[in-house]
Amino acid sequence: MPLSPTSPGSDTASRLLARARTLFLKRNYADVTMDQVVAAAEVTKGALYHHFKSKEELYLALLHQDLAEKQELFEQAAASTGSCRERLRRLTQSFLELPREKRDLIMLVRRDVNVFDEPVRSELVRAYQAALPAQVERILRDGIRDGELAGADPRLLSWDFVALVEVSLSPYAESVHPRDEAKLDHVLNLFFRGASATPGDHRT
Amino acid sequence: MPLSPTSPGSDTASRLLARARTLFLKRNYADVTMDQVVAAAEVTKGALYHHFKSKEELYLALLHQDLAEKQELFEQAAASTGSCRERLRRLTQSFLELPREKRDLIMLVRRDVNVFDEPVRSELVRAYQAALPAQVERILRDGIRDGELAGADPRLLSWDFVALVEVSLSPYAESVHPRDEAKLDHVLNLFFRGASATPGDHRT
DNA sequence: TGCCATACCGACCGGTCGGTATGGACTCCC
DNA sequence: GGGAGTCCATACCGACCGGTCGGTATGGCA
Repeated sequence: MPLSPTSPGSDTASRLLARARTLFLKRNYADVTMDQVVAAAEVTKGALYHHFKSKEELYLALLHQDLAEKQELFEQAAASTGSCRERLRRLTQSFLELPREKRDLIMLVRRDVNVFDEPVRSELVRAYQAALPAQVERILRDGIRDGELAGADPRLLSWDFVALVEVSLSPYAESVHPRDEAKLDHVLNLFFRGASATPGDHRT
Repeated sequence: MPLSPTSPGSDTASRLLARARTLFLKRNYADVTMDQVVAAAEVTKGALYHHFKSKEELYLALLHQDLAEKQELFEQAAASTGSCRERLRRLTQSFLELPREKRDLIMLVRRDVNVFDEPVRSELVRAYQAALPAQVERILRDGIRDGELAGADPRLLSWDFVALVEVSLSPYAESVHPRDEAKLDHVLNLFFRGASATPGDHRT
C-alpha cells in the first residue's frame, strides 16, 4: 500500500488540508490562492493537484471533514441523559472546549456558502445543519415534549440558540466573559429565562 | 455642478450604486465584476471609473450610505419613549418593515467585512455598530437602569438581540412566522422571557 | 531486469478582471 | 471662438490565478 511510505502521520494530502485550513480561517475563499496553500504546505502545485482535483474540492473536503467530526461530537452530547438544559449545556460546553481553530471552523460554512453554486451549496448547508442545529433541535424537541420548554418551533429555536452561542465567540464576548463557564451561563440563562429582571412578565 | 440640474433621481452615479447593490446582494464581493456592474447600469467602464476610483470605493460607498440611512432610522426608534420592550419592538418593527432589499443590505457587512484590510475594515465595523447594535444598546442600557432588565453587559446583550433578529430573517423563520408581527413576538418573547415554559403562558 | 503505478515537480498557458489611456461630445465662461 | 472642465465611450494593458502537462523519482513485483 502506498500509504505512509516515509513519515506516517504527515501525509502530503493531510498536510495540505491542515495548512489550507489555517489559511482559509483568516482569508476568504477567493483571497486564498493555490500558490499560498502550496507554499504553506511546502509542496508544489503538482502535489496539490495530484491529491485534489480543484480548489473547490480541496475546500469542500476541508469543511466536510470538519463537519463530520463535529457531528459525531455533538451527537454524543445530544444522546446524553438529563434535563433539556443539562444536555444543552453539555453540548455547548463540548463545543467551547474545542481548541480555537477547531471551534472557529464551523463559522466558515456560514461565511463562504454563497461562493458555491446550487448543487454543492445545498449539500454543504445540509451537512452543517446535520452537524450542529439538528443536534440542538433533538434536545429542544425533548424539552418541549416534557414540558420543560414552551411549545414553539424547535428548529427555529435551535437556530436562535446557535446564534447566541456564536455571539459568545466574538472577541467582545470573550472580553466580557473570559471563562467558558461564564459564557455558558450567559447563553443558557438568556435562552431559558430571557433578559428580564423578574421571572414575572411584562407585556407590551 | 452636475448634481440634479437635469434629472435628479437618475443620476449616473446613483444608478451605478443602485444596480451594484442588487448584484452585491446575491453574489460575493469577489464574484461581482466591474463588467457586470457596468452592464447592469447600462453604462461603460469609463463612466464607472469617472465616478468611483476603484471597486472598493464603490462598494464601501454602497455600504456606508446604507448604514447611514439605517442609523438615522434606528436612532428615531431608540429615542422614542416607553418601556424598554416597547422601544425595542418599535426599533425592530421599523427594521422589519423595510423592503426586502433594504433589509438584507445590513447582512452584507457581516458577510464581506473580511475582504478589506485593516484601516478600512475597522471603519466599516464601526459604522455598522453605530447603526444597529449601538441603538439597541442605548435602549437596553435604559432598561437595566430602570430595573426592567437584569444587570448584564448591555453591549453583549445588544449583540445577542441583533443575532436573534437576524435569525428571524432566514427563509425558514419566514416559513414559520410569515407575518412580521409573529416574528416580532417570537424575538421579543425569547429575548425577554426565554424559551422556558412559564405557568401563565399558553401560546402556540 | 523490465514494467508499471503512485507520488511529485515546476514551467507554462489561457483567461479573467481591475484598472488606465485617450479622445470625443457637451457646456460654461471669458 | 477657444480654453477649461465635466462626463462618458472605446480600446487596451498587465498582473494574477486556477489549472495543465510533460517529465522524473521511487518502489513493488514478476
